[in-house]
Amino acid sequence: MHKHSVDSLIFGCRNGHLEVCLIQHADGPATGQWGIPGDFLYDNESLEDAAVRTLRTRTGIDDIYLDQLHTFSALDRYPGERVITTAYYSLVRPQDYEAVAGAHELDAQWFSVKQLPELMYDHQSIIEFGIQHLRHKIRHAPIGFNLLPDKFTLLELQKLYEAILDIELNKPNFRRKMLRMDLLVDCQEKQTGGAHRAAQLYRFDHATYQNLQDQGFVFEL
Amino acid sequence: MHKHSVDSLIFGCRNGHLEVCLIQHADGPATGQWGIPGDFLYDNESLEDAAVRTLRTRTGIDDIYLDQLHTFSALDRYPGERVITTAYYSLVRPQDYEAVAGAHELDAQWFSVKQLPELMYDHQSIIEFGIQHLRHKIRHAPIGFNLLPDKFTLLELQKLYEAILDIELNKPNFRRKMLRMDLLVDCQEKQTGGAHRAAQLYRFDHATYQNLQDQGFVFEL
DNA sequence: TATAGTTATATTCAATATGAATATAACTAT
DNA sequence: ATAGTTATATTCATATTGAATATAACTATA
Repeated sequence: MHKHSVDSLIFGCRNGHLEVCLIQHADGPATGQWGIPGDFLYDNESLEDAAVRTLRTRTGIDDIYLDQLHTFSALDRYPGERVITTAYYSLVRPQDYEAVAGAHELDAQWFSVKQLPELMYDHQSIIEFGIQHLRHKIRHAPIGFNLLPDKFTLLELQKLYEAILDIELNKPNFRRKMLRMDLLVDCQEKQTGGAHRAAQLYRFDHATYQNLQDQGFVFEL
Repeated sequence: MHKHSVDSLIFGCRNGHLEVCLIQHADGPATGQWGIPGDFLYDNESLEDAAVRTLRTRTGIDDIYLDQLHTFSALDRYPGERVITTAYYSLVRPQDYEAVAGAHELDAQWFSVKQLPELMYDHQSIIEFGIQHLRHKIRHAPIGFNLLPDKFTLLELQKLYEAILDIELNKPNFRRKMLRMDLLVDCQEKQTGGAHRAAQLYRFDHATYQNLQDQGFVFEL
């Protein structure tokens, strides 16, 4: 027999770096070790519900949409017993979701994916899997906007894509392409506090995107 | 506690129609009903291994590459007990893989996805999930070539895409796009037995694709 | 053997998109 | 008022795309 767990990869983006929220365990076989927030599945809940519940109890992060990533089932991925895990992922603004350790954690923190601590079990490879999937997904669905405030500049959007895709984009061409999609609404406001020319603020038009999607439009970047 | 099973969606393409291989159960709670080939996970195998094993025993289909699709965990998707299932999928040529019922099936057959029999459990929605995923995947990875013989015509390739995407493509433009990718090798042979002009035969160059992929090329259609 | 019909295949045209480069606008600091 | 920097727009050459047109090559028939 085996047990089933869920693990939730919560990605964020800050200062041009892709980050992931991790917890340091206070008990169990991985006491003291860092890992992806998650826990065992209850008998009376779906994997989706379990992902939501365990994320809240482990990190305090709540009320976000989790997408299923992959189910990992190596026989020896957990010491002493068989545990299969289904990983989920989401993108959030780290500024909106302070990582707070739950009752069974020593700590909860955001880490740059380029500076991860040593991780328990197969969590390193789960994170790598998630990063590859995210890089693909962000070019085919407008999930990147979840990482931005309601009003953002095109430079913020570009840096987001550069952080996740780990590439450098050409600013004028990126702007032209994004604006040409007609998914962004001009807020008629300018960014403030900048040292140079104030940038225009935009917001993502979910309704327009939904309408276009219903008509066969496919987001591609 | 719960049990875990695997279900394998084997898609094929014939006569311009997307097909899926199904089995008719001979025992268990679904006796007489059609469903996706699969079975319960053993304690000493991974989900991947289980998918391969159960596909072979249920349908005789062997030696194919299975990609993980999604894990379904609704509480009541199985009568009387909790069963979580991880679905896999693959694309094969139906002509190469005669569906043969195993020892625990009444029958095994290829069905057009547009003419499915009544299916057990949540297999209808699993298939629909798989179709949507396939439609996305086939445009971003050259998996469609698995459905073609080693040597094929561009019209065969086009009809494949039309069958899966359920759209109509423009032949001259499709040809130009496919040839421009430089992933097809001219076999220097013509199709035979046709009633009109014989079409050129091509084959997919896996090595070239691998090399291009290593250099950052992304297949997109 | 010549021809008609059909399909495979190529090419053309106008419109659109892309990558790189250049240009202009507008902000702050001095 | 001006310099410096960044945001933003525009230009240019090239590539791609969608639709349409054209040509090639095959079989069947007379």
